[in-house]
Amino acid sequence: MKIGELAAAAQTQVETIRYYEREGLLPQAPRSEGNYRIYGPEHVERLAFVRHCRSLDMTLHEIRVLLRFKDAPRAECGEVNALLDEHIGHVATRIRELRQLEKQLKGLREQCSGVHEAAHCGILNELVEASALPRAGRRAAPHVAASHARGGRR
Amino acid sequence: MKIGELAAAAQTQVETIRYYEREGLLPQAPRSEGNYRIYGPEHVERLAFVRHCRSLDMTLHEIRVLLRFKDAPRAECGEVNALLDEHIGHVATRIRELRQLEKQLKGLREQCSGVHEAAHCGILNELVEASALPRAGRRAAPHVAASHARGGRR
DNA sequence: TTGAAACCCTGTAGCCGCTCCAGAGTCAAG
DNA sequence: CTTGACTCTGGAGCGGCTACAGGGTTTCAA
Repeated sequence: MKIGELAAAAQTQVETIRYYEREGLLPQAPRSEGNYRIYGPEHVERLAFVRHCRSLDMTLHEIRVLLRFKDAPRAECGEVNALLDEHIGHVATRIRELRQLEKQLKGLREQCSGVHEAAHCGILNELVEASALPRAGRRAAPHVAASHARGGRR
Repeated sequence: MKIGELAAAAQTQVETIRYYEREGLLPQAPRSEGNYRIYGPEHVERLAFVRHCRSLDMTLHEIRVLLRFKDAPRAECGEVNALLDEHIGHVATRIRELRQLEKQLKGLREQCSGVHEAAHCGILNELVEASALPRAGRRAAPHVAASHARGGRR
């Protein structure tokens, strides 16, 4: 099967497959006479595995580790458990941070109702005031990302 | 004051300030004889405002809109309210998604306890199986980002 | 048989919000 | 006068793709 069929089979974009190959998540595919990549069912499985892990929000680095164990079935899987525990920790941390953020934003939103001159907008004024303060509770650098989409559209 | 002092005053990195200037969030600073950027207290305020908005996880685009209103105090602030409502929506959406994800990950984690051969690791096996399924409930592209840190360290 | 459409290839640039570096210039203190 | 701390510009890098441009290959129908 050619790259487009693989893409369809695993609900992925063609460019993403080539990117994964470059990144070493998929093996270098053998080529046809016309230099087209040729795939078999084992590639579908592997790609689906990667995409599923991505849908669980794992990084490519984490997925590489999992693939290493998948490829070496006699290794001990302790690292797999640890990886997952850490990942769960990241997600939990991010949820807590976002909940905190949501509270702050809702408080801010209450400062202004209706539409009037920006000079008297409670939201803008509050933002100005709050930024003047020598805030104690700065957030540390999160290992779990923020509120806006990464990358382009799908 | 020079750029390093401004950076200290607003708890920011020097490079970030130059980046904001390039991006139009800070005005082009006047220069000294030796071509150093020269700032006054108004720049500290503006930079602190930007940093505070960033700490509320707003995008630079959103912040640019807010600055536009800050600079035009006679404009109507309806757009400010709308912007904030949308941002709150993004955050709320992301929290829901991450909670869902957390549940899935915890379910996955329960598949394996203790350390044994990767071939019999419940986690790996579950991942393989789940990725074979023609999953119905794929997540749509989130407008609110995932679980890992963006950018570098601070 | 031809020729157009649909696919594939490589390579490069862009997204976000910075961060870090190289290589050069400027300035203050000792 | 030197040393070292600061500043400048320009460019590359992060992650995880996406989206081209500019070519080659294959497939299908007229």
